[in-house]
Amino acid sequence: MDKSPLVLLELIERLGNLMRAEARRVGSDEQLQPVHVEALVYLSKANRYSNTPQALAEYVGITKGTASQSLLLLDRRGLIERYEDDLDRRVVRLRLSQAGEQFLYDNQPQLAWQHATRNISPNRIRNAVSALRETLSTFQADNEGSPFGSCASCQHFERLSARAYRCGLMGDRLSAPETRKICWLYELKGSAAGDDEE
Amino acid sequence: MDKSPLVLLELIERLGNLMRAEARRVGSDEQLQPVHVEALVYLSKANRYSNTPQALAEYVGITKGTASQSLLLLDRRGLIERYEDDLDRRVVRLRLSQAGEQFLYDNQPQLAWQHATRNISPNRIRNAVSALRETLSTFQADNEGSPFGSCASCQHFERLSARAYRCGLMGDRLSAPETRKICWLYELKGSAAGDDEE
DNA sequence: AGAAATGGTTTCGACTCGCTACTATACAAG
DNA sequence: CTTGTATAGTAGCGAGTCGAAACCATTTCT
Repeated sequence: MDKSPLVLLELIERLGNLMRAEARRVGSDEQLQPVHVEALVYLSKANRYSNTPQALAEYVGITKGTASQSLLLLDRRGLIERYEDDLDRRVVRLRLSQAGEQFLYDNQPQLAWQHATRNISPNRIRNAVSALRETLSTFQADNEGSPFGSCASCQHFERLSARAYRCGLMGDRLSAPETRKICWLYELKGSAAGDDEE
Repeated sequence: MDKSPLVLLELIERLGNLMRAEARRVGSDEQLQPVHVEALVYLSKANRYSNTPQALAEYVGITKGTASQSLLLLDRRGLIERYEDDLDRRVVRLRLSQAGEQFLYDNQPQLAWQHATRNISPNRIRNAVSALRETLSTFQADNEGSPFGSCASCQHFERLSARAYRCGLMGDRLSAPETRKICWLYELKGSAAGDDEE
């Protein structure tokens, strides 16, 4: 019997712990909790559909109530800005403020980690990435977890021309950089559409 | 330029978040926080040198003050037992109680995850494991993080005979199963011993 | 228009977590 | 044997997390 899967999980857990500890360290100057740092990082990577409290909450795995609190704090600290959605006046949209961008730029939470992979060949990294990606998507399929992916492998993604893209679900044109951001509405290509209209 | 390292980190972070969320879910029946579950899991895997509040705190990345609190709670709930060390009466040793063992057995925090790797070939998993292991050890080397490994690759490990082992640092005989547990005193084979005696 | 759903905020209570004492034991030097 | 000094752990404080439930405001369904 092979114990590798267990070892893999242990490693991921351990690395995750250390990343969390790193986030704690990075945030301690500014009196920020790990979750706050994660939230800032998320906002820097979220596309236009996904910059809401709700999406953030799902991504980092907290309830919307807690998310609301954390966002309040980040707002007080001037690291994020909130603005109303034009179409739906219930939804609040979020973006990093100048200070928020600066904070991420100064601290580069991911730099130390990127550095830690320097001895590993690009090829091995790509292999690891694909294995982890598959693990993630299997787990999500099992648990109906919210997907959170980017356009590349999304069912709703449409390529209009050489460099014109479109989200079939929302109907918007998308810029090339935007297609690489994190999206909440992501649906893995190939999964059944199910019930649309009656 | 290759973005794979960043993607790898993102995946690890995401998986780590989900594991944490899973720990939260598992613990919610018993009113346990994720950290509590992690602590129980750690104790189930720690060897005889590593079942102390101190080691636990370092492993999960909290301070000893916080660890003390959490252990108090786990003790009140009857999930762990504390006992004195014979040699050094300052140190408190920890072990899972019957109820604690049962809790882990009932909930199997890792089962869902093990399941999530079912579609990945053992070979790819092993490759991913080795890449992550290397990332971890590079990161630890950079940051002087506490090591936490098992005997297999530890500097102090000695093989007396076919199935008799010994820890050179502590001088104890070790059983075969014990050599696979997590140890706090772990030192990667090959790193300089430095200053021992004068 | 009324009912149900949805996105966010608020409040509450138990707990985390870093920090700063503080206690008790161990160990080293005089 | 006493007097440090280091080490393992605990206790208390204050800000914040977090889930749960109640609550608004707005949208959507009928």
